Amino acid sequence: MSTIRKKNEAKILKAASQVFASEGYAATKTIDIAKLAGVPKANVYYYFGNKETLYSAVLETIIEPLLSATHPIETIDNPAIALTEYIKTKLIISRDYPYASKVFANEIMRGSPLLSPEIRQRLMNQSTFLLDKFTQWIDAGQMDDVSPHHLLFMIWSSTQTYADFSWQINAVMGKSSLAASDYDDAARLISQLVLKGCNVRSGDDTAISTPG
Amino acid sequence: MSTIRKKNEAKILKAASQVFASEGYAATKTIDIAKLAGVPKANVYYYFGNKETLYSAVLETIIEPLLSATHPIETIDNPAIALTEYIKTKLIISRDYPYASKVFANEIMRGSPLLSPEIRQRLMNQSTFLLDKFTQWIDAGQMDDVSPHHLLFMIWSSTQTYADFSWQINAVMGKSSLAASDYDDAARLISQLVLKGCNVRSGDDTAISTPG
DNA sequence: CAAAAAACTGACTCCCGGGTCAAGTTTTAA
DNA sequence: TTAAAACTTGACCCGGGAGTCAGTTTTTTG
Repeated sequence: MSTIRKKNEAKILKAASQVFASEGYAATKTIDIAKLAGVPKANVYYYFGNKETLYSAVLETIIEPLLSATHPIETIDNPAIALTEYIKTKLIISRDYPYASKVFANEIMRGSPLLSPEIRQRLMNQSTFLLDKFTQWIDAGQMDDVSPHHLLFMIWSSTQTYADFSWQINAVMGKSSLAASDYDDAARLISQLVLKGCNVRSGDDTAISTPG
Repeated sequence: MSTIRKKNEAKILKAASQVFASEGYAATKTIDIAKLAGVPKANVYYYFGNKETLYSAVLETIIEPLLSATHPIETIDNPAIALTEYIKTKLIISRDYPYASKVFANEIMRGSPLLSPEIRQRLMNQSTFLLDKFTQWIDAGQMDDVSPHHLLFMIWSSTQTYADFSWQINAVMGKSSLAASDYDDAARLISQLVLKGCNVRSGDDTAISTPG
């Protein structure tokens, strides 16, 4: 692939992620992507063929970070640390890929009509893996007997929300954008809720019973 | 307002909420709303004037439930009960108004370009009220010193997700739709995380310190 | 019962946006 | 050096969907 192509594809892809994120797939006009990228509309078609292919390309960019987010859960034995790191990682994705994150969320909301079956399958495998892990921890007495499914949904939603609802979050926070420390605060709060809420034991601690 | 008008508006509004929820505003064709409602397209325009007005009407339907969701927080002194009831109420909205909830979420994600300033303001006031209440509880030593903002985002996102990401949730749960008991499970999990996670004292309990 | 008001509807217009194309220019390879 | 391959671009086409309208039927009202 020529460097010219590489450079232009990157430029268009970046613009596309922003426009798709702010307008949604259907409301996005390819001319607007072209303008933002600083190229004529015909170039967008020269490089990506059509709107749907370009959209899929934007979706692809978030898949790899998303799939590797489970790394802490796969490699760290201590459930408290594993969960904390997983939550951190998910928040970093929301922070560092705000546009693609939002595009991806929108795609999932619509029932992922344009997501390839392979990626769909890999994401399903990932969620199965997470549920299994949670179940193991529960069975091993390393955390309370909570619903693994709902715990997973809580972690996903409360981390994803910082990308999806950034407008609302900025408004409520009274800022035009969040600082790194805000993401730290979020990570701390969510981890605390999960760890204390499920009474997750750090490593080889004995069980801690909460009064009440 | 004639009963004919009332009946037809309701029919069209219901169909509209479903189509807007599944397709998004831009991708929605008024002809599809008309077909689903069982009326000719011209009737949709006869009753609602244009697509945007119809969309706003759908949005309006969720505002009243949304604004009254804070009722438990306003009327119940005990923070543990108030929070539990608030979470329950938010989940019931996701369950009972799945389409309008989704439409509303989408609107917020886009920066609420079509939401009236009055409603915007009322929602902002509501979030200020919630933040103040959380702060009061913290200051009164009724819960740990957590970030009220992030706690609020966690409650909003983890309850809203059951409407917004119903496709994904159904897929991960391995069901075609959730049962009432699933919403109960969700409510239990989320409440537990919030109450234990923030060490919320029920009523006149003395403070409970968590070991570690 | 008359006539006015409300409701209904098929057929139409018009514009916008996705996608194409042909005629260029620039870059690469031999 | 040259010709083929890659890239660029303005102008165009075409379908689809928002919105209109005029003529009709149904309902209401006095």
